[in-house]
Amino acid sequence: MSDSEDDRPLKAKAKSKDTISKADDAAMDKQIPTNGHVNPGISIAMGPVTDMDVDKPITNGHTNGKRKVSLANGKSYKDDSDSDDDVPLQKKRKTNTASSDDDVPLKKIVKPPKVTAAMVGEESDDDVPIGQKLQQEKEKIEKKAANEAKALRRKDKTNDAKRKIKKQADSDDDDDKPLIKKQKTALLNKEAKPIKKEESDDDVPLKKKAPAKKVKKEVVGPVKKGKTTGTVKQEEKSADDEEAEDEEEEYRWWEDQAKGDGTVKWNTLEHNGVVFPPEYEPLPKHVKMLYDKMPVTMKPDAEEIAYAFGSMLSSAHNVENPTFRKNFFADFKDMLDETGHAKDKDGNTIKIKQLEKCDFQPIFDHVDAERSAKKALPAADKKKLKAEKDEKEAAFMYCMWDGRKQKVGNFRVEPPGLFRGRGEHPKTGKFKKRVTPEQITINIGKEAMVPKPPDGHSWKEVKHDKEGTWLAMWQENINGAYKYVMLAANSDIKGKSDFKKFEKARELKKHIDTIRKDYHQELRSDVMATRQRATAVYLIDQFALRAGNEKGEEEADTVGCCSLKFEHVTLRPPETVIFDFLGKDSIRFYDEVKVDAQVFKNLKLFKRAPKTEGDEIFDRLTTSGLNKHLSNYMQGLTAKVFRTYNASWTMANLLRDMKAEGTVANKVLAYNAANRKVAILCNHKRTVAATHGAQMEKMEGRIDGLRYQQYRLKQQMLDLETPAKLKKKRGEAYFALPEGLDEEWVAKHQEALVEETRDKIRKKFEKENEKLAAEGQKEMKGKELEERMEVADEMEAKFKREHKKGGKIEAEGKGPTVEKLEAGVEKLDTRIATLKIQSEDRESNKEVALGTSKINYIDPRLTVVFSKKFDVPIERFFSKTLREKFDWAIKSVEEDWEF
DNA sequence: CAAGGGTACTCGGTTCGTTCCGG
DNA sequence: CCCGGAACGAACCGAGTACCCTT
Repeated sequence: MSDSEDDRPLKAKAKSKDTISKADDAAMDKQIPTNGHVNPGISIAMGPVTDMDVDKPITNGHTNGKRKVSLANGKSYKDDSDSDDDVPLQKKRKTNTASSDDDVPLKKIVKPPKVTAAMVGEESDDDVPIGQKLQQEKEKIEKKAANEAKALRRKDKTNDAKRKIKKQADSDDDDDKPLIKKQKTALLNKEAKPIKKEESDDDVPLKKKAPAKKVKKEVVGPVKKGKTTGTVKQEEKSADDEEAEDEEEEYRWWEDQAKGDGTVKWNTLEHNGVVFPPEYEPLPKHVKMLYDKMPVTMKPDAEEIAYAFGSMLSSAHNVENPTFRKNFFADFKDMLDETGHAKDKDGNTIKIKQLEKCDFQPIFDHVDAERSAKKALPAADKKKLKAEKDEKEAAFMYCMWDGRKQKVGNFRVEPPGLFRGRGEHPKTGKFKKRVTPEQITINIGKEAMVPKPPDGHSWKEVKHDKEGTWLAMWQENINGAYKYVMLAANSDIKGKSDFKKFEKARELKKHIDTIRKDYHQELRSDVMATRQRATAVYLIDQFALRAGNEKGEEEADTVGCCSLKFEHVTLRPPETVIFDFLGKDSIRFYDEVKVDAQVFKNLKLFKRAPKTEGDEIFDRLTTSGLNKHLSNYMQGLTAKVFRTYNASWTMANLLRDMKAEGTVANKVLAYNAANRKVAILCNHKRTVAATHGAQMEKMEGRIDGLRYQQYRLKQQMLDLETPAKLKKKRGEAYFALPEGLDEEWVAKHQEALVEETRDKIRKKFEKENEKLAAEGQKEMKGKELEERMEVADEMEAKFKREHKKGGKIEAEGKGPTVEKLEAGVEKLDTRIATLKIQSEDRESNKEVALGTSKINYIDPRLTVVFSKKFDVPIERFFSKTLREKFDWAIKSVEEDWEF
């Protein structure tokens, strides 16, 4: 086991040793900071993690490392002791082998007992690691058979059976085994039919047949065009039908356990393809880019790139970015070279050599004018335009998936433009080219009519891949990334996979204790690879780090757990770790946390010289290796499942421990606070809005205004009863000017109040006049305004009077009493309190994005349960689209459901 | 495996358009 | 009742994860 550094690939400069000796370990005990630049001072209150803390809750912080979330749960699951038959084995192995691939043979031992008939209906995981081919085959067959049998037993037998036939008729038979074949033939003999035919009546899910009357079908979209609308059929549905919760029409797939665990995603699929962006319209003759102050003309293809740049001049952030400029200009010049150079007004060739000499302002002005014109359009016109667009696109919005109408998510092909990218992306500014039909692959049912490509064009390919959920696909020219047209979030298929995701996370609950126990043990392994792996799992579990795939040179320089580098982790003895790196989307991950002493030691070890900046901390670990290890515990367990699990688990605990008190608004606020904790755990950040500071000040101002009002009411009490008596009763402080306010502030505030009142009166006056004028009546005279202004004048006078009397405030209102004033003070108290909460809420939310965790990480059933238990309408938590997306959750759980 | 390309899917913040709300 | 801006929601499209297959 040689460990020479030179047999490593070039990019890895320094690597850890294969094994860790006692001496190595001991060396790590010496508490020397491995990194000089630690910013001391902030320490975090966080329970130390010990080996005993196996089901320790998530703890995490964010920015500034100031706050920490720490959740108590400490619940343990007894039921997993018998399900973790792989663990002891692992430990055994490790003790007598020093090789780093100690997990490979394991899998064989782990797998077999998994598949039982009982599980078939429940388990939804179908990804079996490689090297399991045979096993996989067998499992597949068994599952399939069981499913088949089950499906047949279902009440909607005919329908299901039919699908099966189609499925098998279409699929290449390579995994068909006797059992299935038997069924298949039987079915085929019974009622095989050409698919097209089925559309008459019997393709409709059985349930629908019951009413029998209105199973009519209709061509979607503008019939007259007749081009691309040929095949997509849909039911005729009246608008109110949509709302009328028609039990019979709905497909409750989440109750349909027999389906959804194969890899075949559909049996029939019909759709109309994609919508292309409008062709580029060359600029009007008088709008030209200037080169060296001279207007130049170029071919539309080149002009389109200039146009893209010119129309974003207002985005200084991009336009002034050197990389952006460089990339843009390179692509621009290339296109000029390709299409013929720019010409001046006399037709002379102008060679464009310097971006600095290009003046895009005329283009920008033109675009800007067009934008404003569009904005200024009368509402009616806008509506009309929108209606036209909607009609054109109607045919593309839906598809027929296994006979059910489903919404398509992104049916529009992405328009050309300048690529932005996130963070310091090396390719920012490059021109993202127009996608042609020739680049687009269509995925569609064999029997369905293939959408017609635009005239004179053809598709790259037409596939009938039932294992894919996409309808169309192309490759983008910047990163070579694949772009897919898939169904919308509220579709059955997306719902199913969402459901599967959360069920998988819930399953992790059963294994988490074992996993935690194991990694705590393996933190001490003398095999470097194992120890690194254990440490990584620890970080992923505790701090919700992402897996951290390797990335290429041509991508933004961001990392996750496995790709953390030397400089991203700073150690501050005794056991504080400071993470500071750019994660996904170049979002900064900054956190100071206390970790298990052994983890601290390990990180120190993994950072040991000769490693230095740029070297990977987990040099013996890849995401696939890590995931492979995890999948030993549970089928389909990967690093990202921990994020889902921890997020939902955190939310579950927060909601469970919540008290059902207060108003609906209070409950919503409390829910949002929990949501926020999860968002912070997942490091979901957003940039602070430019207006945030001003908004906060405004709110503070409003609060101060209310406090001043309170002060005035209290002063009025003194006007009603003997001050000395009152003061004795309430205390001097009760009547003092609120903290933070002083004479100067009061003077200003009063001035502002008066001014405000005047403003309001004036505005109202003017508006009324306008109205009168519009109606052809006589306008009011200036005198009327003056009269109205008296209110403000009086106010001003009152303030003056008070000032003269040394601040004494006379009681106002009809029949003022101390009691009435006091009631007023109390009312203000509540208003102030709510405002304060709002303000705090806003402040703590300024850089946290709640949406992502709500949409992707928090099991929606938790929210549904909360909504039911606390009697808050679900609308307060889920928007319309979210309610559609989480339809399955809303309809499937009762109050007692637990994550 | 390893390394690397290929593919398909989820996750993610920003932008843009609409609605809501206080004055 | 209207207006302006803030809040909200949907659209957009970029960036990850994960796993496959090949050499």
